[in-house]
Amino acid sequence: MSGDFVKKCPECGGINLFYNKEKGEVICKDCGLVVEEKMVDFDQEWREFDGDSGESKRRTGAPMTYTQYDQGLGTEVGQKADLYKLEGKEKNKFFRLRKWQYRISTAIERNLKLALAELKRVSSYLKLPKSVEEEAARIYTLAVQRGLVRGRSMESVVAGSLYAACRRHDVPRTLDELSEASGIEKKEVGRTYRFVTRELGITILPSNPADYIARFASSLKLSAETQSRAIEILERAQKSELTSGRGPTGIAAAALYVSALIHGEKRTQREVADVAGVTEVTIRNRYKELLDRLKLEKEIKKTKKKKE
DNA sequence: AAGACGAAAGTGGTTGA
DNA sequence: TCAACAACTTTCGTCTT
Repeated sequence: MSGDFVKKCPECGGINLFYNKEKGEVICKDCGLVVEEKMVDFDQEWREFDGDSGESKRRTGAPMTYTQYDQGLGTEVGQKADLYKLEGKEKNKFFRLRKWQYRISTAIERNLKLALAELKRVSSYLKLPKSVEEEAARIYTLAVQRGLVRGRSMESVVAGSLYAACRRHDVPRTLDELSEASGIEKKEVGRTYRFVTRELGITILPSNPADYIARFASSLKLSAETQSRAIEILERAQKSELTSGRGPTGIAAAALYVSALIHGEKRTQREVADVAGVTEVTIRNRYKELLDRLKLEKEIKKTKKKKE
């Protein structure tokens, strides 16, 4: 492995980094820069393809957070020295707390076992790469340890973690797909996704519409030329600032729709809308914007004439 | 008859006071 | 915490092919 356990501050290059567990931040003591949560996530990406021993590595892989969990409880229950000072009721209280600690930790173990099984199921249903599954498992583990599952169903947090992992690895799956695979309502998946990423301080880059093109194109059985034309259209659209603030799937769908028209491989708005998980209306809106700004009318007319 | 178009009203989330 | 707001959806009537 790449053995870079010594993290450097990207600002000043110093190695005096301080990890604030509560906040999940990394702070550089030299220049005061908050290097933020990315540092924690980096080692996940190095550990991508370690195939067989996934389970065991997962356990040993996150010492910092496991210790955090122990610390939290440890201070609540008290040190051994305190035990001698206690009597009667107090002693009982102490043992009751100990019992609780035991129960909680086994509860977490059990929860994790179940959840990771569910996560594996959904992940294989969606044919996600191993690296994404690993990341999702880590995210979920963190979520459990921070008690973020309370008040939410285990399944929805699993779905949210998977969605987040997909986004971070540029392997976008739509909320609809996650929803279908996990049996959790789309709203709920989105909600827990946002909640979990915010609480864990995971930064998510807005997903790139181009990442969706390949998948959409193949389920619509469109040619490779159509596909690359769609990507080209997307690039131009981005330069014309047609993409900011809009849903990436809608833009990808519209670009694909136009591209199909140009190449004489027409698909109905309905068909495109279905695979992209948006409505025809959205495609129409994006489509119109594309035509207005990028003057693609000519190209469409060209192929129309060719047919005659 | 199917597809494309667009208006109008509703939903869920973000933002800024 | 609440209201304004933007993006997107649903629904539905009309036009086009």
